[in-house]
Amino acid sequence: MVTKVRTLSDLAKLAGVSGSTASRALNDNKLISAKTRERIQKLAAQHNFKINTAARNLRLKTSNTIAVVMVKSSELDQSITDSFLLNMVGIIAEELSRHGFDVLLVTHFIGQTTSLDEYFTMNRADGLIVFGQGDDITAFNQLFNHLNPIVVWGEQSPQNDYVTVGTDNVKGGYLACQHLVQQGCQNIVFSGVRSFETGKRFEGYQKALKQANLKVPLPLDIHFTSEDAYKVTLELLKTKQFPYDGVVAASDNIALGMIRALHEQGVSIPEQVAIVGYDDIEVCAFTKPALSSVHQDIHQGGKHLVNCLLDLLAKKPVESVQLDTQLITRDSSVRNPK
Amino acid sequence: MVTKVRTLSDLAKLAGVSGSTASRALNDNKLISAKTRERIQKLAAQHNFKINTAARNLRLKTSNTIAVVMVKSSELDQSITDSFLLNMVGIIAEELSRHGFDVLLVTHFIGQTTSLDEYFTMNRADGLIVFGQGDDITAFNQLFNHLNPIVVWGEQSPQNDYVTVGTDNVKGGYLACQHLVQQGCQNIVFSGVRSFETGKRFEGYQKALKQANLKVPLPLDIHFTSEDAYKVTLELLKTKQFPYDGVVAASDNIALGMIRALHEQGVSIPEQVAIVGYDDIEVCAFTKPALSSVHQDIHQGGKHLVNCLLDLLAKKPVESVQLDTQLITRDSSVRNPK
DNA sequence: TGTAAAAATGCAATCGATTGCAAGATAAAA
DNA sequence: TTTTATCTTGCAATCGATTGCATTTTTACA
Repeated sequence: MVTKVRTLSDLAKLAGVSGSTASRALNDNKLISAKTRERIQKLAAQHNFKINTAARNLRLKTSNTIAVVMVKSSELDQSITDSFLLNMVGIIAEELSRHGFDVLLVTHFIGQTTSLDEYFTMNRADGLIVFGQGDDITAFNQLFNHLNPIVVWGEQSPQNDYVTVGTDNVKGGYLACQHLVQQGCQNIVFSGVRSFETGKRFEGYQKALKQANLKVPLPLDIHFTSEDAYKVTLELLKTKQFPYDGVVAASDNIALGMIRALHEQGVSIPEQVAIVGYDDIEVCAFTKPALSSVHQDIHQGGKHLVNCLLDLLAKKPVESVQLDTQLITRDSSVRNPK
Repeated sequence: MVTKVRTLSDLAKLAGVSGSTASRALNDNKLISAKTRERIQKLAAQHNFKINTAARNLRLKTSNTIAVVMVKSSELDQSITDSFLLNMVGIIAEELSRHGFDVLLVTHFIGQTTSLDEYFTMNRADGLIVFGQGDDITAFNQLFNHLNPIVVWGEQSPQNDYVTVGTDNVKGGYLACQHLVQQGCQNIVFSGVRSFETGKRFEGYQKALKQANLKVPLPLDIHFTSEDAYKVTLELLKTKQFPYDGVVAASDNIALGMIRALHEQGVSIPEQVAIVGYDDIEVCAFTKPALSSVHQDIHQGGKHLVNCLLDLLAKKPVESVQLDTQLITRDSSVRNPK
């Protein structure tokens, strides 16, 4: 009702003190008498005063901001539309807000001129949470090693200095493939490009095949969209080059695209081809047939990403986290339900 | 290799000019001779100099940031995990980045103490893109009228001063319901809470029923998650209170949850109950049965949201946009495929 | 009451970039 | 060569908050 209190000196004037005192009072500095502190804080609340972030950040060389970065290795990389990642981003954003941080959403192309460390040098972010170790591991590694507070969603590796949070991809790939073997599949293909992370899934898949003395067919190069999976699969089917009776897909979206193509060509699932996806996105339970998938818990993942970053910011020692993973079997892969 | 050039005066010193000149040169100010301008710009590029955003924003009282706000009317409101919205957010974020804006991701609870206009008064954002007109229209309206550059995804209304981008929800609801009538449904229920936006869908649905001289049963109060839809539906089925042979769901997630419950209880779709969803999220084509849905184009929506906001920022006159909407029929609602 | 120690507050510089105004350099005209 | 007009450039204040140091006020003790 009275005058607008925009700046700290407005508030100070109103309280009849200097700017320094007002500043310290709001920051609960013990230099200021408890009485004054309380008085000023109350006044600030009454007048709905909010500190100016830009000024504060400039002075303190901080940002109070966490950048959530989606690294895209190419324009083709559809990570930003991947519902698994987006869901996790949503969870993280909410969690960070709760801790009082601003969340900056960034899409970054590998090879782009602006470098990510600019976020630190220019005090644009106090920390980074990164998605998409991407297809080009070396470029990525180079980007992050030795940098400030960074947590990466993905696969950990001794070559990396940065902290990672992720699931056990080798185990995931192994479980998926082993399950298909148990269902009697003889010719199981891995479907999806092998990035750093999905490469680990491929490893696990290979391990299971070798254990069963089955051959490892050449994997299918499919990008992370239903669309691409659909196209590639349809092409193979039409040219009679789809000899597989089992598929371990690198993501649920890939699995869904393939299922669609297989359906269209009259291939029955899981009888002729059994298929397992990866991520266990919410819709797996609703697809036709319901999609077996390797579960990655986004809530747990999001929480760990945030916690690790907060610990890094607090200079606490932080270890990379590898979450457990588990296979959820549904109709798309189970051939003989008891 | 040489010294790090962090600040403008570093750069100026290096170039042997004053800070003012360096600043003007980088901003391509004609006051500075073309020669000097070019020289300094080159120097800046060589040394990979980046302007300090906080300082610049402070001085210019700007932010170079767009806040993307997800308004939640309650803790129950799961908008942040809704794949339709998240997808659009992803698209918008990328588009805004392309235009050089930072994107701040904000979750805002209605009733929360901090007000959204703080983003403007504190120069934390130059503009807002808002999702979730929410269940409480009045609170929302109050929040935004007469405010600065804001674009809201949703339904436009004469009572609102802000610009909206959205689809024709009345038409969408109408199309969905009309289609079910044509399929021979006699007792069609609307499923989902009626917020401002979904209320319009409900309107369209009612219109179609009246046109067909069918009664309008009480709508089902279901929140926007598969989970809630599943629970509510299951409860109804178990207590024999599910007399409907058609469902117009307020979102695809609701539709999916209901389908799951119906399946579990042995109800055949679309024969016993035909169902239409809303949003046409990507997975509709892959569900069992494939889900008929009212399509909302997220790419188009995202693009319009961004364009409108940019126009507002440029002080151009901006009209609200109502995108066309269309029904995509799939197996969940089509009873007699020719 | 006087003095030393402790507590509370204010002054002024700082973070880094921008800009109105004044001053210096150059070119044009006389 | 001198004067005037036109370009270029620099000085210094500003945006709003924070903080080391100096100063004033209060309290404690003799």
